[in-house]
Amino acid sequence: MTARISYTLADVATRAGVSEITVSRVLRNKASVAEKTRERVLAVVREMGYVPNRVAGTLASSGSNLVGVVLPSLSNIVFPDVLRGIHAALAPSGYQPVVGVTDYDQEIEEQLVASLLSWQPAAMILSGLHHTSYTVEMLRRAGVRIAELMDIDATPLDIAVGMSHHRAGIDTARYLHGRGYRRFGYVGHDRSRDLRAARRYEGLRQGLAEAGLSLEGEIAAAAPSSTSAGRELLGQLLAAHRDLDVVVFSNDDMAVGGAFHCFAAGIRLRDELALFGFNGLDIGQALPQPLSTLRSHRFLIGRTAAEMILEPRGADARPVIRDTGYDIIEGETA
Amino acid sequence: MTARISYTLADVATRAGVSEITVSRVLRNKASVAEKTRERVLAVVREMGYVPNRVAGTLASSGSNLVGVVLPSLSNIVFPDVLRGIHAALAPSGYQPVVGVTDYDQEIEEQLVASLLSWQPAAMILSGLHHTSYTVEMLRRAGVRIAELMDIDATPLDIAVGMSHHRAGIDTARYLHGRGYRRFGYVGHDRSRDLRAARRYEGLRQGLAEAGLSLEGEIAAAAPSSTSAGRELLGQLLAAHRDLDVVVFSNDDMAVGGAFHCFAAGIRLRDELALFGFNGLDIGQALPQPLSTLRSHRFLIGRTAAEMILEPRGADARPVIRDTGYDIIEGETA
DNA sequence: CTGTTAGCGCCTTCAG
DNA sequence: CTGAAGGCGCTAACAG
Repeated sequence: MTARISYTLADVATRAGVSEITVSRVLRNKASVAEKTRERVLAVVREMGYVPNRVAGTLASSGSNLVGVVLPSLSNIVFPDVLRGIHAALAPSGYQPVVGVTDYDQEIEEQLVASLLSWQPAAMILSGLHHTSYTVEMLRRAGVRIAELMDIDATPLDIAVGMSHHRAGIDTARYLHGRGYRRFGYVGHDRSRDLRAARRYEGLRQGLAEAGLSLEGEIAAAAPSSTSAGRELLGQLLAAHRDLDVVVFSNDDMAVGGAFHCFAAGIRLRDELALFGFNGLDIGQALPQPLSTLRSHRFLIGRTAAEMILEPRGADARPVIRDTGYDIIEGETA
Repeated sequence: MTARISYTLADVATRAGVSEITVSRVLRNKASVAEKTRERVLAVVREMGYVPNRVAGTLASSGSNLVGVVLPSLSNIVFPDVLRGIHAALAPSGYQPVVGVTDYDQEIEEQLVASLLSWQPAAMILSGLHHTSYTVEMLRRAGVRIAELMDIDATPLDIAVGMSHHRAGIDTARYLHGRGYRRFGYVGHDRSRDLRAARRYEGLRQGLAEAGLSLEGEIAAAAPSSTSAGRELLGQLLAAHRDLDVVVFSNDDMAVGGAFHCFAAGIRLRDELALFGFNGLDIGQALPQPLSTLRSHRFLIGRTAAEMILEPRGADARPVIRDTGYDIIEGETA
């Protein structure tokens, strides 16, 4: 490996017998350049393997093609799905995501936002609508488009793309009540960090209350959601509450674990115990009995957000909310 | 939202009554600055909400804190796991991953590498050991550390971190042969794109051949791996080959789908049909009967690679191979 | 301990 | 259609 030898515009210009700015124009398809000149320059560029230095370009033109992306986690497939959507929409326009992961910690988010903003990104994409006040301050100052994903239950700084988790909780209660279930249990994960799971939980309780019902048993791990946690917790919950007829899980990972518990314990899904999840993951739908759940549109959320931030902001500074909704998947477990 | 008002070092310097370079030194904990000066400067920085412009910093110092990361896919949990490992090792040192996704296409990889290199990254992380010649050319020229992940079956440009997929295939054959299985089936996914799956497949066949055996039945989808594909394909395979006693899957996603097929068809795992996967995903281990499989160390691969690229390259330009190995998980399905 | 000088590589502006 | 001059915001190198 040789030492870093990178050519500059000047090198290319010299070899092509033109000025730097002409090379620059050719590479950016700017202004008018004679066809002959353009061809000569391009030939030299290819021959030298010249790669423009975007750092310099960004400094000179004060505009980068980077988009800061701050996600809470990469541990289950949900946020990678969102990131795929973001990438799908950004790639064709030549934008690059710069990713940070907060582990659901707002202090880490604050540092990441500072760090990402220091790269003068063209836009920022975050998760959720709650941030430290300094984070909000920095984002406001940055003067770029900002998308806040997943959640639309509060007012965004600029753009919110996602669904109402509160309503999802209510609709879950209504749906299951409508199917005749009356004795509800709940299996959850760490709600203090996953605020959207908390909101669904509240919605669920509200929906049950409207029907004159309440949770007869509930259990939650302090840990993040996982299939194994769902499996164990359902076992514990059923040990304490034998008469439940349906259990709602904080998400599909947990619910699939619950289904595994039932397989192992010989509990017939739906006939003996109904299960309901959240997210609509492939794994739940591939179960012998497809999981009854609520499908969030994660890829769509990412793609829509990325499309929206690339559009210039209008003069009127009104926040925009884009509801990507959700679908109830009937499945065969509830 | 106000227009982009970003303060510069000069603004801070003026307000603090010092020169730019002093502010710069304070912010970078460089050289010696009087404690009093330092405090005053920091107070002003916080008060103004000043965020340094790293684009300018990078241009001036010709060294960024960005690390280019090129991954083939984000569709299953494998590469997000790798990315988590990368992030875990980079974050404490203040490095930021810039992510690109190739969808297993070397042409796209080439474009991404060019685009990422234009940001003068401190290092590059790619997947696999096969790239277009122009990609290799650009990487060589860049003069930064380069890690190639997942695979160690060929010589890397600089650093390879991963495992031998060929040996994994052989060991799978030996292990299952040792357990007494003789009638092998295989369920795979698109091998033309996923070269590592192809290498495991070849290893499996070689291992079987050494034992005087061969695959009695096999089936592969042209699609990427998924639980649903595994479920369907196993059904098809068994319809054509009723006498198999073990089926090896291209990975755990597929194998879990296979397990689901068995649940639904009333086939007793291991007693009637053994299943074997690859990756050691949580989902497989949470099955009522934990999946027998081979654990790859994805998080470790990412973390190790990120640690290694942060170390300066020695004078001797010898490629380094770090074998993160794999473990056989006995499980209860084979 | 602090400041001055000169760029980093490119793009904007203004002339030809 | 092409070029020259100047500066983006920061930091290395060298004074004091």
